[in-house]
Amino acid sequence: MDYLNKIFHGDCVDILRDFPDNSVDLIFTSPPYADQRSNTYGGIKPDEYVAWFMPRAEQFYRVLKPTGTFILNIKERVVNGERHTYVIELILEMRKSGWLWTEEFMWHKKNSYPGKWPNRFRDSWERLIQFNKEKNFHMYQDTVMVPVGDWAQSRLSNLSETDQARDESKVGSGFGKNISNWLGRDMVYPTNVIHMATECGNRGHSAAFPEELPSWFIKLFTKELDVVLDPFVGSGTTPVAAIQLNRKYIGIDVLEEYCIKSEERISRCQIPLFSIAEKNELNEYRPNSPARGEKER
Amino acid sequence: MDYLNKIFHGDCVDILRDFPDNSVDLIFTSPPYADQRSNTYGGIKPDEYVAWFMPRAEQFYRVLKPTGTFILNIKERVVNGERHTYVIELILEMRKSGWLWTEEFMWHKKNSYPGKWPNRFRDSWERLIQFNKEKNFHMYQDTVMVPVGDWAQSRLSNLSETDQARDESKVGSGFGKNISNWLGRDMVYPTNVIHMATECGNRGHSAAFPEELPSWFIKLFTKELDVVLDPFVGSGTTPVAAIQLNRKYIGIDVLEEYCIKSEERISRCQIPLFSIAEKNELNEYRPNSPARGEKER
DNA sequence: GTTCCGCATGAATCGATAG
DNA sequence: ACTATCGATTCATGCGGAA
Repeated sequence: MDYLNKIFHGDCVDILRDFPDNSVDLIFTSPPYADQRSNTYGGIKPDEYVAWFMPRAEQFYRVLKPTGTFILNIKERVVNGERHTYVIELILEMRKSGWLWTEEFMWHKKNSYPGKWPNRFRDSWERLIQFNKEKNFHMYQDTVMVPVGDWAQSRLSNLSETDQARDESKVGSGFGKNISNWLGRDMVYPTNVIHMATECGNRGHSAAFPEELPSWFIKLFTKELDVVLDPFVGSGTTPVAAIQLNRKYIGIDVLEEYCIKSEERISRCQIPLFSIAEKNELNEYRPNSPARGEKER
Repeated sequence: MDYLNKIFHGDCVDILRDFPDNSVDLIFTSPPYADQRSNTYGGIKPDEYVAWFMPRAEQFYRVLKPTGTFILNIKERVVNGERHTYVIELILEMRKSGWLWTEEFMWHKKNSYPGKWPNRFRDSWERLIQFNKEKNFHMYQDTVMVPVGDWAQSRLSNLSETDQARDESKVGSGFGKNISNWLGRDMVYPTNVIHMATECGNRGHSAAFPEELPSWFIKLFTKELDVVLDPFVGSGTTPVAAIQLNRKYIGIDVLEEYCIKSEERISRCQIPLFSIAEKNELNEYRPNSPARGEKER
């Protein structure tokens, strides 16, 4: 398996042909939006977007395990005063080719950039579309539980400012562990709305998402040592999140400059990897079988 | 214009045929979602939903002014483990018949229905799809500005329910007094994400959406004395919101029981209408032009 | 006259059971 | 095999009664 934990330079439709069938547990990616980053990626025209995407989706389908999940982060751009339809056309087209459209998560970008137009407000959300090959995909819901929303309201009516801060951050923070230790409150399952701020410090990539975003889905749909693929890896956020969570990664990008940038970022986070490995050894002493969770069939 | 400020009993596709062209400024509605069971509204099957909706959309198009807006509140149901595609198919079909798909707002329902399933989380958002006939529709952005900061924003949204002057007890002693403090502060434009809780305290009435939801869009897309149409009026939330904001309303529902319920609710809020009229007279003494800023309150 | 707590109530979804 | 019905699951919200 020497294709694991590497960044590949090239078009994912070509690179993936050398990969085996049913070998990836999660595909998480944010492809170049239509015409949005034309200076870097060569700009796919909105009307040609579906035709451009589908051959790649076919490879995604092939390499994904039957129990795996494909999360597509995308948003239609405004063309000529209208929202373009390439995203919803893509959903229909992927269903025709066998994908199941299981769910559509909504990412509420809390700090979207300010701006004013005469006929629309700031765009403050993006789609995270969940596709699957089969209905019985793996889902580890307990890994993303959040504190119950009630505690601030029922407990501290005086600290209104801080309870608002808690409310905003409760779903957004990537590691429920920290919050759970924070007060040891009861935990509840999240919803399909994800509140996260966009990445402020742009890492030299034109469409970076916060690390918490892939982290959330990696925890939800994979277990340790599973394989996470990002076929449009960009600045390497998905591999970094995978490493932090002790998953294996595959990154692909058509721009060599991004491949280099990703590898640099990945090399800088190898140290946390060791500590996670040590924790793994400890985990082997735990009575619970780690592969089981207590949910998904 | 004796068709104004009335509730009509019947199928909107029939009722609207008697209405003149280009006579409505805003259509705000939440149609019966596709339902597999056929008990209440006759249960439109998901596969037949687009075909059922389009003749009605054709009438909507005819009666809407060229500068008007159509806001459609809808959400696809889960069918056989997948999100059904009737909503996105409807968007494509409406564009084919001339509608512009200008924008898609997100309604984040803070109190979504509870439940736990092995393969999905609670559904916590709905679509508010904006359609227009022409690009130069009316939009009064200044009427929905919000104070800077999430804290003030959430507080103010809670307050606006009670500023309809029905229930003074909730906020009367607390933040309500301080609301005037915020009116002089910095205001910013909102985004296309709307955070609101659903109505859950109403016994007997199954108000699908809170009054504040139509209020927000009525303020955004109409001015005083404009005409607001809800062709699936249900319990009458949209007309009530229109009355509170001094707009004219038209309500239609196929179920007589809902028509009666709407008229009862409307008659109960006629008294606040007088007080609004009085406030309007007072407003004329204010230095600000009353037609512009945020006077309805 | 406030504050606080109990409780009913949602545009839900899945899986099993029954016809 | 396919459709219809039912029970179990689960949590933010707002009202009403009590302290």
